[in-house]
Amino acid sequence: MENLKKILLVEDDPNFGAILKDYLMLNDFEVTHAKNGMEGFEKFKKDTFDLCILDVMMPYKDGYTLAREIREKNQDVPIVFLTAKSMKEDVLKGYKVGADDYLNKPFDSEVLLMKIKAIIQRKSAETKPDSTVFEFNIGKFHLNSKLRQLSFDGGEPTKLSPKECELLKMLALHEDDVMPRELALTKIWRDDNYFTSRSMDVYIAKLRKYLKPDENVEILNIHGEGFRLVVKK
Amino acid sequence: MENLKKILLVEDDPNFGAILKDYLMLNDFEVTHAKNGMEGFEKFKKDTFDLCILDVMMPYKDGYTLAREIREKNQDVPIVFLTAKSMKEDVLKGYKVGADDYLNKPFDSEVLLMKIKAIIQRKSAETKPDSTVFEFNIGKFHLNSKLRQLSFDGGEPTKLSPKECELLKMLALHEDDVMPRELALTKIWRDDNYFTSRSMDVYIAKLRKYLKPDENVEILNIHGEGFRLVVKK
DNA sequence: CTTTTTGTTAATGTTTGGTTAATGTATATT
DNA sequence: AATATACATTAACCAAACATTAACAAAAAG
Repeated sequence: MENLKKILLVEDDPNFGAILKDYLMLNDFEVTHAKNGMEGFEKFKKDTFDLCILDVMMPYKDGYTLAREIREKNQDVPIVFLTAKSMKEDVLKGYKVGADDYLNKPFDSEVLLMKIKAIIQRKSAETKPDSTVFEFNIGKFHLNSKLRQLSFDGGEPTKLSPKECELLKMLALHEDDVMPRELALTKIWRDDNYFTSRSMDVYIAKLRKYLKPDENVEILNIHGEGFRLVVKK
Repeated sequence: MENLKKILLVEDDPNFGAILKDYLMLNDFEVTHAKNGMEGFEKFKKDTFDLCILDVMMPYKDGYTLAREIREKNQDVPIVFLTAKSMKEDVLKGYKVGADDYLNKPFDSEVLLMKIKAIIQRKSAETKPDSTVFEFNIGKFHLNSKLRQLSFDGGEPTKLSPKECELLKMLALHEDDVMPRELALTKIWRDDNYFTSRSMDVYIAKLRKYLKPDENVEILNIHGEGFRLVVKK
């Protein structure tokens, strides 16, 4: 098992940081854990990472400041902020000493993992356009965007047209997140106007039809924003 | 220890000023103390601050006048006023000049610290649209402002319209503090007149309905000023 | 008690999205 | 050259989502 994706985790709470690190390592990531912003930046400069996870509220150097420094060095690394706690809790964090209250915060590790994977995949698809990712699992479906075919349960694959395929791929890259209308229009249709927009809606309808066989897979609309491909668990 | 947040404190009472300065420094802020409005403005021009704390009552140049001058130079620095009492006209006047918050003398030092941190973070969330905070815990609710959904106890999430979502987010950013009407109107509605104001009231009603399931969460009105999102503990 | 501000509900207006079918366009096929 | 095909766009119509406005009741302030 070589070539694991490297994650820089900057989290000042040692308990939560250690737990998160272990969890990520169990899921086949290589994790470097820094305990504060300063240390985080030092470690960032010494290595190359596929993703940075930064706690927002940290003493001396907060996540945002660190992020800005990282961006100066590198415009591409995906940066994820840990903001699962409400702001107030973040703020109060400085006063609290107890450790147990970090465990019951609503922080779904599965969701985090999924997001991490999606972000890394998306980034790698963006930055190397030719050696692009072209295989996706979407619920019970499997999409091969190179062969432009969508198979269900290993059954007869459906052939997809170029636009259908690109659109589904883009949705898959943003799985469980928003795929902004505008993004698809500018990237796939190369123009964003009333007609291309309507055209895209037609394609969304086609994709929904293809995806019908798995009732856990849905393309949801976020009014005025875009679409979300979600796979219910 | 680098990169501490810098605070400009303008306070004419030397005793109170010195105590406050020490307290803030003990809590990892870099504090510049000016003894009057004139000096305050000079120091402001010579450096970059993350927050300005201005006493309202000062000889020669009062806090409001100073604030206006500061705003001319810089539209973004958070400004907090220190008032002896919470007179309504004082408060209103301050918001018109672009205040971010009010602190009433005498005050609880913990509250002061919490507010300062909240304000700095709020500002940093506002000014960096890409690395924006978009998850909030509000009592038993969780708001994801990117997906525009509000979930309760992990149950079925409620979809929020863009305006509903922005408004709730703004309330959450000001949790336990006043969110001035004017702020929401200018930022979300982009216009402050009778009709937009009524429209906002309609949205407040909608949000209250959504938040009903948790009786500890309330949106309170502060007559003539704005709204407060409070979570009873 | 009068005026202003806010709470609430319903009606109206506007924009966006879902869907189906017709039309357009290029390429391959006979 | 005419026809079939695969694909993409445009049109048309309807439904849903969203926002504003109106109208009246209730609360707060002077």
